[in-house]
Amino acid sequence: MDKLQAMHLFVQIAERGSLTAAAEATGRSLPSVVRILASLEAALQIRLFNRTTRRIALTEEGRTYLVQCRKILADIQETERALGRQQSEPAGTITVTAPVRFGEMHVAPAVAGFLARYPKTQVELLLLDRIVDLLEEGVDIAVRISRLADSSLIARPIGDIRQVVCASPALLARVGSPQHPQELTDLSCVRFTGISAGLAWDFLANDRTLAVPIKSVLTCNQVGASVQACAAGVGFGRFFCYQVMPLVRDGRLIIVLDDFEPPPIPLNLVYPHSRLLSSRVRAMADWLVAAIGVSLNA
Amino acid sequence: MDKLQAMHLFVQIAERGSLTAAAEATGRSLPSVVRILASLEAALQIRLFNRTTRRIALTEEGRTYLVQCRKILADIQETERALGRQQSEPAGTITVTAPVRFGEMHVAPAVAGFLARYPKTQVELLLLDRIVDLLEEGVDIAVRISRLADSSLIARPIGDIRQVVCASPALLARVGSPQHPQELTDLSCVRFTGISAGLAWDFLANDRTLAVPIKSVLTCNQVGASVQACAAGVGFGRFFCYQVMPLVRDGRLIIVLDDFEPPPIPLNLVYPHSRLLSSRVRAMADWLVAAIGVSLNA
DNA sequence: CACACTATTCCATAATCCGGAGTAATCAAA
DNA sequence: TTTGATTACTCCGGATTATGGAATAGTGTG
Repeated sequence: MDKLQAMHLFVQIAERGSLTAAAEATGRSLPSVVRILASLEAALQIRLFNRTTRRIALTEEGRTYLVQCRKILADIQETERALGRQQSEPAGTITVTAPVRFGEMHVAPAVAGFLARYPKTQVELLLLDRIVDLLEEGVDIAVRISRLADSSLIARPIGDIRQVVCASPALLARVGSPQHPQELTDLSCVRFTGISAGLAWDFLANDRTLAVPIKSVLTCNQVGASVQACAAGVGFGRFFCYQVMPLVRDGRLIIVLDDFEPPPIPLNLVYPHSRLLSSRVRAMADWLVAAIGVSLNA
Repeated sequence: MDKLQAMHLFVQIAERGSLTAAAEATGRSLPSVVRILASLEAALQIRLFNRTTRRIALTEEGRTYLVQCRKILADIQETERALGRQQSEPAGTITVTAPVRFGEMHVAPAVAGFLARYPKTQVELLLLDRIVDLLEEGVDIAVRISRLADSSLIARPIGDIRQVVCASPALLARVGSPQHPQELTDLSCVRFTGISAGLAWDFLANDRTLAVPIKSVLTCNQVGASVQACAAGVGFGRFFCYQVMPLVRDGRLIIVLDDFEPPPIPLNLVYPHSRLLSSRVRAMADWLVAAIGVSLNA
């Protein structure tokens, strides 16, 4: 028996004074009303109404139960209304994670705009260059730069990140601008371990993948330091394009071998589920898609 | 969907941290748990847990809903517990109705004993010589002296009431003691309209019903006045035996024609239903059966 | 890499619900 | 008193829904 349904029906019967009226009011058949009331009484082991075939009258227990039922039903309705309200306008804390540098450049500004738009929200921005466990650390949305393995998580593509090889103008003047990836084998390189741990860089030549072993003169796990070394002329470096774009615009770094670039790496928004997402997470996801899309193309 | 059941299950899942554990704890199958949780989330349009195939974590909405669920479930439990407590020891008001004279003699003393036994009860004793509508006037138990028509009400026989014809010793000395009902036709009679409205009294002669028309010298609707008139020698009277017993014991009235008495009229306890009777009504009914049984035979 | 564990989906079966039709009782009006 | 209307209740066949074992898929752990 659905007790809540029964309680609601009981209140209706009490208010309208007859089973028939309650049946009409709740849009169910009279036999159904009779059965539900009977089963409620059986469950409570209490007679709620004294009734003849023509009239009903609340018992004393029925009166006290009626009061309680009204209260409980109102509580439930209020609870669900609050949940709905919570849904209608984004509010509460949203935790977002992203790679450090990318987060600084694209996510943080987007989040700032979001906070201005939705004043009832707070954001916790976790900039980490490691994969976080969304569930364990209570993260709502992650920005991931990678081809994702199949997972129960939902990934929403929001852009592509080019991997570019670049070097300082001084270095290029000294060793010349390479025309083919193979030439890198003999040139000094800066290896940033954040992108690929391997000792080779992959390229695309004639639609085929080409892995070129590189001579690393500097290996570094910090992107900032790696880029700086590259700009200082230590060697060629490979980075995500956003990591070097400011220096490229300044002319302090020059992109080479762009005809051989491997397919760009997809940029994804990752969150636990697609259906029944809370409104604040959905709003944030939508906002990030729009804002990052714009700032990537800027 | 049974929402209460779902809420209870949701609390269990949250407390035990896994669907499997909740399934065990509530004694239901895992698929059932999955379905119920899913339908609850669908109904609320809220995701309560973020979950992978191996772990679950409450969402922010889930946490607030959990608090509310605990409260609501506790409220319901408390309500039903209170109802049960109300059941375990009789308490509250019981309304009893009975005929005036019979009530004075037998019901009131029984009720007094009941009140002493169950101190948490109050009794409203309605002594009326008319049929009351149990439902309309909110009466729990009625004592009825009559053969009852079929009805939805429950009747519990608790004794029989003799109908006796009696007269004062003085009158009997004057006109002689009748040996057969037919003799009454020519004798003066007092007619109390409370028992039978008709102009004849019925008797039993040779196992056959015999209706004897009477000559009424006094017709009265009050039993007390009628009995007094009878004792004063106005004429023969017919009453329920309890109405005249005290005077008979005093010798102020003498029963005649007792060999021709009609079958006694059943004395019944009447209440709305037999099943799911509230404990105080049941207790009162049981008490009245015992107490009136004793005082009738005293 | 294999195993164990967890959530989820599938599906045939079982249980339940449903409402129309019929019954019984009561009240009001003729 | 009788008739008719109204109301609560019960029965029953058909339709819907719930159920749990088995299979599936994803995820940590040793």
